[in-house]
Amino acid sequence: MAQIRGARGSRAKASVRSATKSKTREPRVATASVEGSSSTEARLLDCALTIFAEKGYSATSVRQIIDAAGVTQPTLYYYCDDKADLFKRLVRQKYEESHQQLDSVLQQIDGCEERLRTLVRRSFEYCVADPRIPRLMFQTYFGPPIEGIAEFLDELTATRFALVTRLMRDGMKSGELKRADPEFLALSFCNLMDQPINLFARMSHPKRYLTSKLADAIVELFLRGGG
Amino acid sequence: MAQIRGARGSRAKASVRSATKSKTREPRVATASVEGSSSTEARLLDCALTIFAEKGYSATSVRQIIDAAGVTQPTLYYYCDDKADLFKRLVRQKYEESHQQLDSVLQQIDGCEERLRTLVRRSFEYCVADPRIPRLMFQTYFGPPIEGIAEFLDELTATRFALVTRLMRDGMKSGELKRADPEFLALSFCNLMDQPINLFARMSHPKRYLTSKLADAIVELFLRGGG
DNA sequence: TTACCAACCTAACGACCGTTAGGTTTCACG
DNA sequence: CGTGAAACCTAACGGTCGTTAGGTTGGTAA
Repeated sequence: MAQIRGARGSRAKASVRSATKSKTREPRVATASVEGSSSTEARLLDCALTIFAEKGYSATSVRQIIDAAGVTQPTLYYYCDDKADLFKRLVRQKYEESHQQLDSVLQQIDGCEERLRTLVRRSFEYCVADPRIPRLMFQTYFGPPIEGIAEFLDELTATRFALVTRLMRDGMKSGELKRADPEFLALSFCNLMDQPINLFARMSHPKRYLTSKLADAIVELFLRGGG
Repeated sequence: MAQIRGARGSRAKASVRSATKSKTREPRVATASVEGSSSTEARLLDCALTIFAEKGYSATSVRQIIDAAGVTQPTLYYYCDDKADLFKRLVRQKYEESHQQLDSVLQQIDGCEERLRTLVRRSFEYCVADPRIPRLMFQTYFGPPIEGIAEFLDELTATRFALVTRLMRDGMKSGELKRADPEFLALSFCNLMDQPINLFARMSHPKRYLTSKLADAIVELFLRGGG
């Protein structure tokens, strides 16, 4: 099992497999969309995302994925080590994409309230843009533990929790927030933000639910309370 | 399929099966604990709860349950229609137990803030008393949808959401809460209350996490905000 | 004594699962 | 042209799953 490495660690079928690195296979042409015309690997990842999000990781069989992608099972195993690796690749990519952007945007903003507002609004936008991602992530994170997956998700979500905790600490330092346990505040805020997303993702994603109005209402409730 | 009925709807193996009612099998003696000495049915239910809570509904096989209970597979199918029926029986019983008590206690209390405080405190107490129950319920509710189970849980949790919504409406009527969408407030409050429970249930349930101090902090944050 | 039924059992059934051994095709490169 | 590797394929492997057909037992009622 080696170390926790940032690298993908797939491929290299017939070779030694003891090497932890193993270079990443990149598509020969830079394809944009994920239609039937795109690369096999991209199609596999996208179909996997769709079906994983719909039925959950465990209830999705690799056969369903390869059927949707129009390939056979060994093809899937050519591109990833196993089902878990497929999932991790998928989620890590999507997560880091949004997380890094969110992080850099927040650093350019002053004031706790405005930061929180931006955090919620941006998160909502990401989720509306592709509801499969939050649906898969929340379902898997809050669902029954899956060996090799649960720890991976814990690690991912910890980085976001750390970000929010930092926001809370800063808010307390600047006097915008009352003195309190920053982790309690961060957890509470994440709950207020995440569960509407979760609700949205597991319904038939009505277009007008995750609005910026709702985002602001959440921040308002968090800061000023409902009483 | 038939209608949505309150009754259990198990048993009646070789008989017609079209009858929706079917009387409930009660143990011949009233056994208290769930040791090896109690009735087979109670032992099955308790073992099912333990393993379902630990690994989730789908990842739990009936073989694991009957092994833990010390019986064979046909015995399990003698007491319930199938795996889903076993789960529903389990959850319905535990849920209604706590929900009814909670409901009646809340009706004897005046004042929104005191009611909310009691709601959270009591919920915490239930969860500390047997963490398997919230763990199983949240895991299954927030996890990937399971045919025949998801709708069942939606129905159950809707009753509690209605209760909380009523509290919010009353609070707004009495002026203790600002005018706002009562469902938004109810959802937000449930999030603030449930996720710490969820966190507690999926960790190794540290004795001193779901304290009445945390309960009060949640109500305080909900009413007065963190800003 | 006999008949019956609740309460269990042994032993399988068929379906599906993740994974892989061992090909074949295509094509860039020498 | 020949070689080799990338990108796929057919066809299975062994295992686990939920469920059940068809017993056996032991006590109770007629």
